[in-house]
Amino acid sequence: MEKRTEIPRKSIYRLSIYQRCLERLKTNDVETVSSSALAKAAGVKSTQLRKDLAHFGQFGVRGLGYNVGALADVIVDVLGTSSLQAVILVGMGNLGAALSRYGGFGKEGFEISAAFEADPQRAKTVRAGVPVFPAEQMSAYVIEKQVKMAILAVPVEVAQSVANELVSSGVQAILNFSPIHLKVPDHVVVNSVDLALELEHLSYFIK
Amino acid sequence: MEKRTEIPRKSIYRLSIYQRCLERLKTNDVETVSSSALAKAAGVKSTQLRKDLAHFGQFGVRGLGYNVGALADVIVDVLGTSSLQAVILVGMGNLGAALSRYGGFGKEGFEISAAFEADPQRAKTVRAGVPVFPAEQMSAYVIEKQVKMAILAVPVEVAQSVANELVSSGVQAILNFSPIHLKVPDHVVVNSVDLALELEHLSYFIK
DNA sequence: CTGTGTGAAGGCTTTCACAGCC
DNA sequence: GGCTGTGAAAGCCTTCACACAG
Repeated sequence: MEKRTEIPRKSIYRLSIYQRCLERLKTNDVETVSSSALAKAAGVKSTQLRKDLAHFGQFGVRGLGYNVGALADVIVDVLGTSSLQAVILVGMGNLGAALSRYGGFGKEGFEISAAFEADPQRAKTVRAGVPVFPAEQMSAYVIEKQVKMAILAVPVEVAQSVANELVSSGVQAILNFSPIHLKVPDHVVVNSVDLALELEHLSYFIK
Repeated sequence: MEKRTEIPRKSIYRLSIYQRCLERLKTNDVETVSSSALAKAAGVKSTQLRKDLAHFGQFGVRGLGYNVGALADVIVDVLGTSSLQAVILVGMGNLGAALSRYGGFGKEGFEISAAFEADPQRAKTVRAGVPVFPAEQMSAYVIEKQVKMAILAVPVEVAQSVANELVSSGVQAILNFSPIHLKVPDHVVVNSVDLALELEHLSYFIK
């Protein structure tokens, strides 16, 4: 599957959203959907949805709409989410522990294969089916299992150094929950989720 | 404080990031910072930082840079985060429980004053200093305390209906953790954090 | 007549280049 | 010399308008 056709990052984001909506339609046994209906469910304009899809082909039937199953398959293929991706979780504090139990990942085709924790008290247990190992073993595990994705839920003070360790072990994508801008090489992608920041952002809009 | 000067949403986001970085500089007793240094810490270009600040005035000294404390004060004022905002948390499942314990909010000036939960088993307790009430009392609480912000961490099936209830009780901003596009009136702002979506997005970039 | 696909237009952000001030 | 502030240019993304297909 070729993904070098430079689809804009924002479109990629929306593709995931469309996929989510299509999945819901599928379980409701809906076979066909128009761009406007799907767009409304996803919270975007119909023209935008069509433009997004246009980046990698034509799938609709004029006058009718899109076949739900077929479109979902194409999007899955483009996103590369067809194969189950192994992900490790680093940091088993509040957030980390909650994420290990969070069912939403598995539903979307991700499996947290292992977790790592620096505090020896919290390591060496199994939480919600996820084995927790001491932090020292992280690098070896990543190399051995060729892990490509990591969820980083460690305290902000150590976030950068842990990220460095992950990157040098071969991790290519990091979902970062620390309130800091991680510096990584160009070939590594970081996605930051800063919970406090989101709240702060909202408060601006309150009258 | 006037916030009608239409600062773009993206700038607002970055302002929060700058503020975070300034706070760190302050604790390190740094008094002055250049736009390029601050920009690097925040992960943006220096020109962008200056453009962002230009939306609401001039604060730098040419040839020198910005006074850390003064700039932080101005940003806090613009963002409206100077006063402690009361926030309620709805849903005490995995994620909700973790959020109630998450210290990052308090540090940034938000206080979760109460949590609400539909399952009577989980309600009627106190978790990490946050009182948990049954879901039926939510609306009354919001109205009485004039709560303006809510964190929504309920199952996706009920997210929209709970959001409706919050909105009709007077909530103006919602931080939504359900993987769904919430439909709300124009005067309400929603910020969605979709954890599985972020992971999915990352997987696209893995070679 | 309904609904897709798409060139062109429009709008928004970012970046550049440089003037102005310390 | 160093660094801010900003008009102008460039780039990117969204929206419009409409041709085209079933």
